[in-house]
Amino acid sequence: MARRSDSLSRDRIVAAAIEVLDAAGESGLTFRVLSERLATGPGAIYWHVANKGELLAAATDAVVVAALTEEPASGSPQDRLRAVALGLFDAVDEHPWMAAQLSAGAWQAGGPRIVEAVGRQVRALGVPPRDWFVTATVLVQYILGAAAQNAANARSAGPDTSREEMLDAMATRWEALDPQEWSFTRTVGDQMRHHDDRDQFVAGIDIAVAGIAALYPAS
Amino acid sequence: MARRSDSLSRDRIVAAAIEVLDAAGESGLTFRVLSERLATGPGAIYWHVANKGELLAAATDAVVVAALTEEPASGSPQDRLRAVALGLFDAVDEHPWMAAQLSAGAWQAGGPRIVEAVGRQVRALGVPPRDWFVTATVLVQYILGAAAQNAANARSAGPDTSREEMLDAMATRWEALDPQEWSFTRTVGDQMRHHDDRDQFVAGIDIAVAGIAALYPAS
DNA sequence: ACCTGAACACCGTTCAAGT
DNA sequence: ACCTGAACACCGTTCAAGT
Repeated sequence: MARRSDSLSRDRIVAAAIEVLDAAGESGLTFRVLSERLATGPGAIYWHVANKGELLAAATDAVVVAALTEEPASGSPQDRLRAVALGLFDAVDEHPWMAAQLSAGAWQAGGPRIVEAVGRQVRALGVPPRDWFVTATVLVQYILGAAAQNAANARSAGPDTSREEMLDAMATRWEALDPQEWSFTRTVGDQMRHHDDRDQFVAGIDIAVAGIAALYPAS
Repeated sequence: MARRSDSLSRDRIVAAAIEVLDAAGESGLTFRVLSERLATGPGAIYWHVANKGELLAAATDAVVVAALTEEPASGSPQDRLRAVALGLFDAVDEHPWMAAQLSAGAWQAGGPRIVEAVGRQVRALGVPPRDWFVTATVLVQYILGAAAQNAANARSAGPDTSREEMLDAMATRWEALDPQEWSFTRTVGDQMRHHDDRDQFVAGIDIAVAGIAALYPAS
């Protein structure tokens, strides 16, 4: 018996949730809004999904799967690590509501998938097996943490002020700080004003790769 | 005119909020609960604090300030960087509700303070001035991201199951994954089972420090 | 098995009114 | 200037009742 194509299913609910989240953010995802879009009552959703947390986790997982399957299998381990990392970075940038889910850690939501994709490059990089877990986890924590923070920054600008205006305002504030108490922050205001988020993110990957190469020579 | 010591003030509100957050988590912090503890009405709080978001940011900032002032000023830059990082890590571990705030990024809540504390060590490490901002920001993103994910993990165990039980259950699940699709994750299950969170966190700092040393020799 | 939709027990926030 | 507390417009979630 083929199911009516417009009947409810977990997948349809998750897909609709992603659309609502992209359009209105996490606070905009409501069981009432969602059930209206799906032409049902709020209670119907609970037959397929346990609660809002599970729905958010499922939505995150779906986006992570999509981001990781785009990954190309060519190039050096370094290049592929960068590609995996940037794929996740861009996914979080496009779906900022994922940030809160992903900072819930590597063993939730899309966690294991990310560990697998990153870990394969760690292995290819020549890290000795006994340090696979730590190394992969450190990279995953950096990737997810940086992506989450970046998405939050982008969102905090709001639709009214541009990224440039926000950065400029903040840089100006940093530059006006007391030179004694803020001797470092004060001097990097201008670098913040002109930085590129993606370049900054990749710089972190490159530091990690350099560190891994230094800690595990030979190869 | 000295104010009555039991009158409301922003500081008293923030202090009470931290107590409630520590005891009941973010979802336990309610304007009703908070006003009851402060012996007022919910509306009174709004005279001192704009909204719940501002209250959470203020609470986070207060904890960050406390965590950073404990920092000792002795030792090598590497040691001091580790000390700053661990101070923040432990603070987030004790106050897990901070995680969500901190993954909102380095330029919110306690952000600049953290940039300052970390940046000073970056400077002392001999990183050339033109790369101060990127390097410090990468470290801050790792520190906050890793701390947030760790706190979320610790919390996800719940009061019923112990950390060990949770790790063991998850490791067993990883080890049972399909060897083709999960060739990496599968093999690190046992390392996950026996890892130490703090050591794992410090390993990330050490990778970054090694990377910085490799990228900027001389000194 | 799956869906309906009213109802419950909450929330954050506002605001007229008080002192 | 600061506080009160009722009221508003929501939420997530449940559950008897339907098909």
